Amino acid sequence: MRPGSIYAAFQSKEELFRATLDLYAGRMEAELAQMISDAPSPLTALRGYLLSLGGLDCRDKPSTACMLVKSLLEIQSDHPELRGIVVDHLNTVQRLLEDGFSKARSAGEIPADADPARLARRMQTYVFGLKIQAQRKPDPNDMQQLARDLADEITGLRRVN
Amino acid sequence: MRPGSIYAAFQSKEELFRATLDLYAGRMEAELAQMISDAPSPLTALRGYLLSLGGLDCRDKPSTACMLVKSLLEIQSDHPELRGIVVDHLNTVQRLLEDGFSKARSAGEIPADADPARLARRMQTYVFGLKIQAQRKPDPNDMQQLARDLADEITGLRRVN
DNA sequence: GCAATTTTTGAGCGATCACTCAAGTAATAA
DNA sequence: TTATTACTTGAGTGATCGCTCAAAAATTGC
Repeated sequence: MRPGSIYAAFQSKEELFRATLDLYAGRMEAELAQMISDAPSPLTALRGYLLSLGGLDCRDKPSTACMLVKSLLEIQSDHPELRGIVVDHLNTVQRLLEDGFSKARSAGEIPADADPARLARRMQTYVFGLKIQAQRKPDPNDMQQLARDLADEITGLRRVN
Repeated sequence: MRPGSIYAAFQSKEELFRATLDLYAGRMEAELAQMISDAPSPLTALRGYLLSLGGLDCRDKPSTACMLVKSLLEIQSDHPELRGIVVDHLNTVQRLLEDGFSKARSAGEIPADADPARLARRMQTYVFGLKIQAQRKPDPNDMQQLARDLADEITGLRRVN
């Protein structure tokens, strides 16, 4: 495909980027939402999401670090509309995680006084960290152990009955 | 300063980048090393490092996200020598954290069967996550709470006497 | 089949890129 | 001061950038 075709479909390179961003992020959000809604145990679903990130890189396809993270770091502050789109998507993901924790609390999996928003921020921080670590192409075993360690932090919230 | 002067001092843009990377990362490493060696309690020093990241962004200077993280994400795999430099620096930081945990273990602050390398990987993942979160320009209070939550995970390793 | 429409193409536009260099300016040494 | 050395400059290089467009090719409707 040559430039002409692309510019026939998208007004500009930036518009193409926007479309790609929405497509990519939308898929991710849908996948995460389903993962949480499908699971009988929300807490286990959240744990599973972290564990799945542990198997990310392992020498696979080049540079599929979360496009949102890459975009956030790359976009300079002098481009507020693009930045806004990225931040919106990050907020959406955070809200999905928050929903997961809320469900876990409703189900009595975590203490009644737990703060879902706060836990979601922490969990998303783990996700960011894991995605960066994956870019480093570390030993797959170390990566999985790391993901398990972080997942255990989440599971460790489980209320002892 | 115009291009000519810069190219008189550095062979290429890439060489300038290398020099900047080494300078930046070297400072960071020195600072972290001192933080750990100076502290009476290694575990408290590590905790302090995380807490300091919680006060990072807060609307300050533009885009000082860890240059190492940005570089890692930006450098394509078809540039292995530059990638190698970045990864080396990340490994150095990891080793410094590992030293901190080793000292903490020697001092009896954490259990004797704790794995410093493993803890260092986890801690560095927290650091990565926090730096990404800072780029998002979140509410300063949320950011500090998050850093405290993560720091508490580290402090939580403290052996109960 | 043919005509109307849509899509792809390759040449090429101006702007910016990394970079160079002869000439100019400043700093230092004598 | 003057001579030597060091640094800075601005014009300009070719290559690549984002992007356009008329013409060719492929697809569609009839």
